Amino acid sequence: MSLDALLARSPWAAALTPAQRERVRAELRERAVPQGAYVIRKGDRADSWLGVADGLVKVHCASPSGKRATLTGVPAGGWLGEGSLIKREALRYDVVALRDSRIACMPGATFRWLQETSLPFNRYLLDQLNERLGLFIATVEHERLHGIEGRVARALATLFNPVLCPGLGPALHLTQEEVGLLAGMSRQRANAALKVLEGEGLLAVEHGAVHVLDLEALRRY
DNA sequence: GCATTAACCACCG
DNA sequence: CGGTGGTTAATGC
Repeated sequence: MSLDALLARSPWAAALTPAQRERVRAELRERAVPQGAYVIRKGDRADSWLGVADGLVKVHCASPSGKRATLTGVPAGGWLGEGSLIKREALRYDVVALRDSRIACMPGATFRWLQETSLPFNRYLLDQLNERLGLFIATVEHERLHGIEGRVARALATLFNPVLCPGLGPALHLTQEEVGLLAGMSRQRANAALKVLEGEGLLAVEHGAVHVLDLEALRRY
């Protein structure tokens, strides 16, 4: 989608004054990131807030030994990176494009200007951070208590989260390969897990797409 | 045992 | 035809 369309479906942008929105639009920059490439890398200085205009990205961190832990996935329409911007810290994670993606970059100065001038923007940030916190708590809980199916259920519930990615319908173009990458498992195992979840009526799988039928149940799986 | 990798083939667009 | 999905066999922790 275009940058205008991305802003149009972003609730924080709708809450700005026309003048604020105009400045934000003027200062947004666009980056094309090919599949497999890094959007940003762990250790980079955070200088922009990132919106996914097209594609799908994954946030993960890697240990020195090469082990990886997927933190979350963000589909087109979502925004990320506010945590590091607010803390003025280096990034603590990598962001990788799972498929060819286009990223909208809001300069850090613009982001801070919005923080200082817009109460609704701050409220939005609080909601987004709170939602992420809830998801990560659920992740730790599920990681310990449930099996592979729980990881897939949670990865999908995160993608389809209506607060983090509003305006996303119940269906999303998503291959089983990508589900595996998001949930941190092989395609074959993701495939088997999807079939279990489908059998329980929580979702429906199609060629290259997943339909979520019961988001609440996926969250609590 | 369970998951991953690799390899195949079938199917869909 | 290329991308995606379903399956299996070999391999590794």
